[in-house]
Amino acid sequence: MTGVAFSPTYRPFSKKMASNSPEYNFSEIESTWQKYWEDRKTFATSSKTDKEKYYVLSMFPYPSGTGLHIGHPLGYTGADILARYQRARGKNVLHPIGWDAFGLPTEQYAIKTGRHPRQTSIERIAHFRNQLRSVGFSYDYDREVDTTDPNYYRWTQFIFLQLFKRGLAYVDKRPVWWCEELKTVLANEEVIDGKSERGNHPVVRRSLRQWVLRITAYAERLLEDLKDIDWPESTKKMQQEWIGKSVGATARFALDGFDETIEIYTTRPDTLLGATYMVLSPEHPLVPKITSEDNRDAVSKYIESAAAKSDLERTDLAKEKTGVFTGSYALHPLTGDKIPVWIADYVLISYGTGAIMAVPAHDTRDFEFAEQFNLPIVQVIKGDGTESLPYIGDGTLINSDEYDDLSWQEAKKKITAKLKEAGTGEESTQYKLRDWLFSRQRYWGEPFPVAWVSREDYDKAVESGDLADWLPEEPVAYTDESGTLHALPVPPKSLPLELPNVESYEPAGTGESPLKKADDWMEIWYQFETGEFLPARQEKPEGEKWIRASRETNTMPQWAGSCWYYLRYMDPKNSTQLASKEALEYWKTPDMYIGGSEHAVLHLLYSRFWHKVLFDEGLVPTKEPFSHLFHQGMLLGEDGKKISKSAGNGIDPVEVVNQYGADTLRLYLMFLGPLEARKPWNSKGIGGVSRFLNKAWREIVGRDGNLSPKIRDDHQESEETEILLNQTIEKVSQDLDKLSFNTAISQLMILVNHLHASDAFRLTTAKKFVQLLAPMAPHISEELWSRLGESHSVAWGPWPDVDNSKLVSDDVKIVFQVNGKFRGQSLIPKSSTEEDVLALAKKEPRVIAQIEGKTIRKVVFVPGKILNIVAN
RNA sequence: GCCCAGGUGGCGGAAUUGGUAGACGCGCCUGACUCAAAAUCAGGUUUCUUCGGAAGUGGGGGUUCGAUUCCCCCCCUGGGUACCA
Repeated sequence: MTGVAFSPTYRPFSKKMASNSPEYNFSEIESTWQKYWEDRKTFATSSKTDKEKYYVLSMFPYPSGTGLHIGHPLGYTGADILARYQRARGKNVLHPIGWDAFGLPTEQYAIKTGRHPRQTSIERIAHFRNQLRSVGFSYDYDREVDTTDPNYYRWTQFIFLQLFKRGLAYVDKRPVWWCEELKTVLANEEVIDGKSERGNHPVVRRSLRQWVLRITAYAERLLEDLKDIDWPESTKKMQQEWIGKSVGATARFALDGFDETIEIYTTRPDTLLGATYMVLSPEHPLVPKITSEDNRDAVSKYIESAAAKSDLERTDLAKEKTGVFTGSYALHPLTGDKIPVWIADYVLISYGTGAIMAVPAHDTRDFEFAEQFNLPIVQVIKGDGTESLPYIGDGTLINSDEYDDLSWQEAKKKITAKLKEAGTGEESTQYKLRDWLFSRQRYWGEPFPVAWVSREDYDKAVESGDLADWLPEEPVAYTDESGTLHALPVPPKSLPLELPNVESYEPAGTGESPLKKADDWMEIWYQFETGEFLPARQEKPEGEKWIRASRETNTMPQWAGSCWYYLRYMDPKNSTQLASKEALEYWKTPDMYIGGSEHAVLHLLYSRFWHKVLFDEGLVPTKEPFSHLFHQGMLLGEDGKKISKSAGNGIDPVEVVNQYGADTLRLYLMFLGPLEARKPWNSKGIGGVSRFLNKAWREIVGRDGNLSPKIRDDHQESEETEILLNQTIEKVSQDLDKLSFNTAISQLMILVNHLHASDAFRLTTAKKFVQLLAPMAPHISEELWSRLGESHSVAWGPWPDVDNSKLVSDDVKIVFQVNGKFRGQSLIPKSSTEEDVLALAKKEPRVIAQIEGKTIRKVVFVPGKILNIVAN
């Protein structure tokens, strides 16, 4: 303990802090201490220290127009408690906050009002910051990041260039939602039941030029490295399934009467002899070629109807299988049998090879299809004999010639080997993971740091050597009606490439972003060495390195800025690197990352991908960005339903702060239940924690505003108080370590209830209690701490130690049982033997009543816990 | 359908290397203070009960001296995912 100086009366805090009011006036106390933290930069962090680091990260918010949602302070309080706890334990804590401010709602607001979204963002951020401050989070506000700040997105663009040069970024036509009425591309969340969210207009799929990131190149590592990180199992599982690795075989079936072969992928090569027909997806390139004259009409009609359906509809119609015969036959690679080739939309072009061998006896979908169209079904795997078809389980082979009686695993190997020998197949691995569609036809996002140029100009730039470190092996090119263009990276030193001002934030009406209309930014004379540019309508500047270029109309998605923000916090003002080597080496990665499980797949997978690219580039020292992850659960409305505008069951955290105080809000959010659980808000329950804080206040502050007369230094602390205090220190410490805040608070309540019932207790006991309370209810704790005679912030600890000698009493409670049922208890010395306890038990009237007239068969004795007499 | 998490009083929840089920809080009940109310304080609160006890952690079975905890089957709720070959 540091507080040696002791005075039984209240002594003004040396830094002229709160009044000596006898009342717990939370609003005065909270604003006083928030100002104190701010003025003194209590929570500012530096990496220039020998102290052990602790980096706790909360998922940064999107500063929406509606302000703080009750879900924010839930997770943020958890993280803040951890930060304050570790700080008190002497760690050098980094606890930052920032703003994920690019995004659709701000853009839509800009369209509506004509205001620049940056302006809107800055205002909303200020509003959010004030609201967060009022809850008393111990952020280092000097480290704020804002994804829409050019000094930030400069480095987002820089990372994109890393991906670009490694061949991980390319351009392709990809389908998007298009609304003819609104003349705009819509995001998935703007499309509801096939209609636009705004105006309820019909939408269609339309292919547009898009940037795509080759995340699939990292599929295996993203899967493999999940083993090394401490995340909720369910989240790991979700990522695992999203990546969706499967190991099987590809096989090529010759086509009867054609030179081409159909390549298929199967996870069950052991069932190869059960393949009785084949199915191509309607989009498969071989379809037009192999469709016979007789079937052409039916096939083209089918393709048309399949194309008209969205993915959603296709899966909605899952119950009934549809398909048509192409009129062609394939030859079975092992038997040479002729088997019919069909097309059906239950086979997806985007997975595997877009074609399958159908084994109706052992695949549910193939079975349904075969039944529908009367195709042969041949069982080749035999289970225990009771199975019915389709049979998906394991077993031994039948109807498979030389492979009969083999186990399926054995057959898998042998048949794959046979295919390989014949040159008609081989072992193969597939992933469900697709490349990441990384562009939006929007204004409010990071511009792509590229210039689209002609082949000649591209070659010129290559030859100059100016961009030698930044070019992909294969140029990124795109061809349309107007010709072929090549993507030239802008020189990194010229970043940021800032968004131009535009007159209107309305989309261009062509499916392209509003940037399309910023002519002087879009169509330019471009200096490829320096990155300078001038409007193309001006005269071409002098110099070899000036070329004609167009900018990219697409911008990056909101994910881009949130993929790496945890790195920027380490060194947020660095103007020459995304973060200094020293900062990256010192802070490494967050020790704890807290956020909602809605990000279990996308954000966390994208971040891992970028981090690995940066690791490969030698820019970060670790393979994984988030070694420890925790999801706070969803807070439900008072009615037990999801909080929503339409249900009108929202809770305004600011209102709660005004009514009860920030400490009460924090404490109550944590006391509701386990942080990870989903649980309903209860406006009556908040009175309980409010009462607790008032009770704690009254135990320390007397009615006259001085220290409570119960706090006496000449008091001999009772053994009971000593034990309970030490148990509380131990319990609270352990609970904070495992983020079990609800039980930590209940333990503090038990201690306060005990102090309340005691006649007197020592000053050190009061101080230790305040220290334990401080991470959860920091404002009242600072106030009490100062009133207890301390002259520096309680935030700096030290955290109280457990005195193990005072953790347990010499007497322990032992429970008597008869046949496993409770029949009384007694306080006995720890050293008592089984004989002593049994003798004692036999004197217990309730025990006597139960064993009377029975024979004792056995006695089970667990020292310090129970004595169980088995009798009948 | 499949995968994951969960199911304990009127409510939120506590207790799992198997050892008194219901900590702590809400709500409710009784009492004190008050003209009264609020606040505060003292006490009670799983159900049934013949007041001895008995039953009880979604349901059924099992292992055990003893099961909320371990095993098997089933039901329900929430989340994820969806024709991935």
